[in-house]
Amino acid sequence: MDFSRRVIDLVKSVPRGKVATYGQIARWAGHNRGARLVSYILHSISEKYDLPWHRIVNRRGEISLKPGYGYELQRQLLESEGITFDSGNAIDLTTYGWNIRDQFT
DNA sequence: CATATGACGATAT
DNA sequence: AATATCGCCATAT
Repeated sequence: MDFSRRVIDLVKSVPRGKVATYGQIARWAGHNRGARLVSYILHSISEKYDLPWHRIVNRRGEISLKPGYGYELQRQLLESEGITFDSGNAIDLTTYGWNIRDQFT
């Protein structure tokens, strides 16, 4: 569907060293509350489309995956891009959060 | 076709 | 503030 394609497109457009949230992606893709769809799409197709799925975190800037089920991998990938985690294992979205407008400015 | 599910998020309690 | 519940809607079964 279009939504899926848009999500894929948006995820691919997240610049290295930045992160986006499920909710943001969903909104940008046309669904105000389709965050769950984004998550579903990512875990189901990220491998096929070679998406930078690790740049997608929840609204607090935390990794939603459970330790042992991808958490460590995602964290490692993010850190390898220069993203740092605070004491609460969260990313400072004020610093690393990606604004869609960045692609227009 | 009906029901379940989900890397979430916003509201209600 | 912390927890529980509902909404959202494309896929899976």
